[in-house]
Amino acid sequence: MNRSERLSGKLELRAQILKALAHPTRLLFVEELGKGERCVCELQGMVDLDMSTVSKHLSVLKGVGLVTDQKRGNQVFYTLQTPCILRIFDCVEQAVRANLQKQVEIFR
Amino acid sequence: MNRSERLSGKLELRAQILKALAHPTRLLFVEELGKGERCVCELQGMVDLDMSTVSKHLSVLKGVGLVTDQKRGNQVFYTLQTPCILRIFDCVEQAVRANLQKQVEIFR
DNA sequence: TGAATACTTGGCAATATTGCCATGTAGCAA
DNA sequence: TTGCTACATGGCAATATTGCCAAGTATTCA
Repeated sequence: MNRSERLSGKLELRAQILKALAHPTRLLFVEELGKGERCVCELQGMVDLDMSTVSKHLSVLKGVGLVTDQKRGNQVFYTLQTPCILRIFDCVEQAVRANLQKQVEIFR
Repeated sequence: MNRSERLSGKLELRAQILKALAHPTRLLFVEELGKGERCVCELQGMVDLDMSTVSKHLSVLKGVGLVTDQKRGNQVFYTLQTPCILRIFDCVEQAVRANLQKQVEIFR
């Protein structure tokens, strides 16, 4: 049983989900989608990025099943599929604060 | 206010934490450290990686404050600083299952 | 001392990620 | 039809990540 075999499965899948979340722009989109479905143009309006880049970020989230898309007219609306993801941020915030506290201690 | 300014701060910090977690090996280590402190050699015994690679993965976790290290004798013990991180996995698992369900539907 | 163990760090190559531009597709409106 | 809007995709360059090897430090033990 080699490394890739041992790491395949549960941990690989978890890492994929976390990697999909691990970008500021995608975190912003997930947070916004937590308030309700949004079209790509609405999400693009929140950032200073090319439409193609926004589209690719959304395809990353869609690729791991965190969001789904639905075309209505000539717009595409994205919906958050696992809203519990938003609760992750509570602990992440705690980690962030612990991190900042550590920095303070280092430079004291 | 450009993109980097708007994205700096909260979202950048959150993304850093999630990025530190977004690797199968580091997820394995975090899960193991959830059971208690472990020395580097114990963690290395769980994977098929060079000691230097294991050390670098741990330094990534340490860099964002998720773990701390303590030297005792000639061993270094790592401790999980934010055990609530383990609860993240509940929702990630839910996302994984939703993801797999989606795959099943696609290939049906 | 000297050697062995436990770990870290620097450097490098292979690979993955990110963002832009150019281009393509689908729906709507004239 | 033609043109316009809203997105998606391919390709590419810049950058980041990953893992190995080699070399370094610190501690223990003989």
